[in-house]
Amino acid sequence: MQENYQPLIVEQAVQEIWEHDATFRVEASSNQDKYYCLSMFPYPSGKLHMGHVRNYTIGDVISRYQRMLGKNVLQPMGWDAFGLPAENAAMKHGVHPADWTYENIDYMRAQLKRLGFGYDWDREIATCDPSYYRWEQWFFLKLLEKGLVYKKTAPVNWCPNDMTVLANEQVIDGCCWRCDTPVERKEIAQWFLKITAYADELLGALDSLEGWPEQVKTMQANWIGRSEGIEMDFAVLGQELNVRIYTTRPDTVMGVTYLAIASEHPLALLAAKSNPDIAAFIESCKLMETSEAAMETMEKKGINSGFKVIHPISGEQLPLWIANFVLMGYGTGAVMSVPAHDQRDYEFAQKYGIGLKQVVFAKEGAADCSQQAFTAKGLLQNSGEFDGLTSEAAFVAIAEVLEQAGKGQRKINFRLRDWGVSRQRYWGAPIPVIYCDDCGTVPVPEQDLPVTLPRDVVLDGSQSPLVAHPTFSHVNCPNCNRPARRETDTFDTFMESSWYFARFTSPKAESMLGASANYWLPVDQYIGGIEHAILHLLYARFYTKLLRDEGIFACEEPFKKLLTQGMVLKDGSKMSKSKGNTVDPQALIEQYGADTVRLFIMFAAPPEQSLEWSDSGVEGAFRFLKRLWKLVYGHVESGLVAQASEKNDLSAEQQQVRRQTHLTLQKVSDDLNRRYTFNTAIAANMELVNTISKFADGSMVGKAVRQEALEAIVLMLSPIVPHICHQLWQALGHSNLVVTEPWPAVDLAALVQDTIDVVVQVNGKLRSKIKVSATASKEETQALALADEQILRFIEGSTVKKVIVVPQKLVNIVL
RNA sequence: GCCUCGGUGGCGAAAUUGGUAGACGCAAGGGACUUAAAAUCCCUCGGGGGAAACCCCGUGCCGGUUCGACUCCGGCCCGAGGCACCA
Repeated sequence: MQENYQPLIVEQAVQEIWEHDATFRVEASSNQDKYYCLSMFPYPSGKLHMGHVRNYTIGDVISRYQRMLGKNVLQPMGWDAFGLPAENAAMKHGVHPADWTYENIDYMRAQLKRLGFGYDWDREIATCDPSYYRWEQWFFLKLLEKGLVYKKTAPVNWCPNDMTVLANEQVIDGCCWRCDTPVERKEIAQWFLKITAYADELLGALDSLEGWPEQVKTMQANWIGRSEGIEMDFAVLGQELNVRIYTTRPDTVMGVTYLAIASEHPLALLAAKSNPDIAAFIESCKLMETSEAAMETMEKKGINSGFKVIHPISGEQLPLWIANFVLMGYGTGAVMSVPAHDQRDYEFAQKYGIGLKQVVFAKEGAADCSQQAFTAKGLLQNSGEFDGLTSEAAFVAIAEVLEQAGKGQRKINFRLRDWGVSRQRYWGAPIPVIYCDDCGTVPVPEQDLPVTLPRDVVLDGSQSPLVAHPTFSHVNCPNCNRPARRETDTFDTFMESSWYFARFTSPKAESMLGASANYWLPVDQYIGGIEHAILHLLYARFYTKLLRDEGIFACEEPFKKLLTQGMVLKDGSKMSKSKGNTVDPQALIEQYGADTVRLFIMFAAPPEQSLEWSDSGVEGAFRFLKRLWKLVYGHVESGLVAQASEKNDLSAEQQQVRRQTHLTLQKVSDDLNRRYTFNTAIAANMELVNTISKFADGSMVGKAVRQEALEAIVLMLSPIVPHICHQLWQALGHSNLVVTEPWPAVDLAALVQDTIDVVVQVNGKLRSKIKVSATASKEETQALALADEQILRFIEGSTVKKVIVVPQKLVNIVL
């Protein structure tokens, strides 16, 4: 054994053994419990950042720990390889997106190997590979056949100067990021997946996800947003038209003072024909971002359309306004407005001098509407036949009146919208349909799949490269063989990440999934950033239901347990290139080795919390590994001994050390198994290392006790710092690889104590500590506490009103 | 604007079911070793008072429940993540 810890030499040697032995290659095996541990695969953006290192270290620690528990562990890795940055790099540096992507993959793969993650590299997939996305295209056509896919118009951000569609990220303060031209909203035809058909199931099944954080389930539930309300029609005066609206507050319907419609609503367009002011207003509404955040925070504007609508119950005539905050694509493109009971309506009405009518009043106390809307439920007044009803009773009564009159009906709505999967971009999976003037939309025949991306494209930031390509879109109709046009849009990259977890079970199958999918799935532990809490995780759940219903596998939910890891911060904010506060993992690995980086990142914070980067903290992690190395070195140099076989006749100190060894084992097992608090698991090992450093007993029994402790430490730390532990395990006299060792067992006999420290409080404040026998009764403990010298000083001259005794733990004396 | 989460020493954090606030580590200060430096080792380390024993205060802010609150409840302030075309 070397006297000094030389991480680079150690790590290279160990990684060569893993590579040579194919230590992490796995196959389905019916006689062993499986454990599928998956970390979210990276977008190959160039090189690994600290967020990746954190994510993959957590996954690797869990995988290695489960392996020690005897599981058949699958831990795969791959590449979410389609995306916008590849096209940006192509425009900026003149490299082809494919070349850029594959070069990044090669570099990042080498980094992952250098960090010592135990992946089965035989299962590696890149989503930009036609052998991957052909099954996505195939599955899309199955959904088309089933009617779960359809086409409709939807808004995109349009730069009129570059003649191109912009992602939300490419819109800065309402302008194009490249040319600063104000962005317009443009409606174009796009493909949608009917996720709303599964809204009920996606919501209900959240309850079955016991291994998911409550926070994520709540976010998903709110995102799906089930609501009960009423859909109703307002007739338009003088027109053969109705305006349909949906409301969750039908109890306020008698307080409606106007209706608001989207600027693209047919009635708005009709009004614009005869009124140039309205036409100008509609035109101005196009200068708007599509994001909900932008919409909710922008200034609310409107214009009176001039049309009147008729209230379905009162018959009253109400004005119809056109408003910029109502969107055609969401719901019916029209809303009823109740300024007295909705804050946004209140503010809009104030601004444009529209009146309000209060119809709901508080059951007790004031319900004033003069300063702001009264949004709570209550009792109805000014509501004719509904006066005196509670909001809840009025809901039912008003629904019945509307249903009987044929003017409305109860309806359950979801906030969730169908998933738009069309992108007007190059670097994505082509959507496999063909448009024929005679036959309409025709699916690409199965034998023609995959529709591959052509390589020879021009990326200059103006229009879609696939549209500009000389031959890609020109095909003959598979039906009638006449000239037709191929779809030039590609899929949203969330399509690829929605099923990759399943493809890892059979990455080379000549079908979408192979037979082993049902052995490995569901994923037992999924780990990734909290930023994916809604979209990616919801789409993956949706895809799982689709695959199940298509009979492709028998799996209800993709991820049994979910761990949402926090972000890596530097100086209190997220590490990012734009902020210039990134730390390159590569430099640290070269300086300290992979184990130090892994140790620091697991020690600095619990996995779900954000992690503050600290260079000196890394130094501290390195110091600890050096100390541990030296401790084992010193022990080994003094001559190897076997673990203590004789556990009786230990000195008090020897007993103490053994007790701490097994207490640590007990705590660390719980931390890794149940709590996932790797930071406290490491801290407990540090404490044990500190104890052993001070334990100077050179007797044979003393050395045996030390051997036991050191072996426990090496085994406990081996999932976290596997390279150094491999080496130390050999040094401690073992010929087996540490990676094949089982997790050590706790010796409960070592934990037994004769006396226990009990805390004594007076009025809830700590005043003394007493030692009591481990078998002491409540009464004996109380008597000892009341007789304690320290305590007597505090209770002298007062009456003890009450004594609370928590056996083996605490006594509280109340004066 | 809406949904969700978080706030504890100089810093990262710990306190697991309501029961000793600050384990473990970093930084800082002091000391040992050394010609010197680095490395290593030892000591101190929330604030205030006290010679000391020890006492008082202290977990974003205000209030409540309890024998006892970082932990539970109500209200507020600040920060972070998401908001459907970044991934």
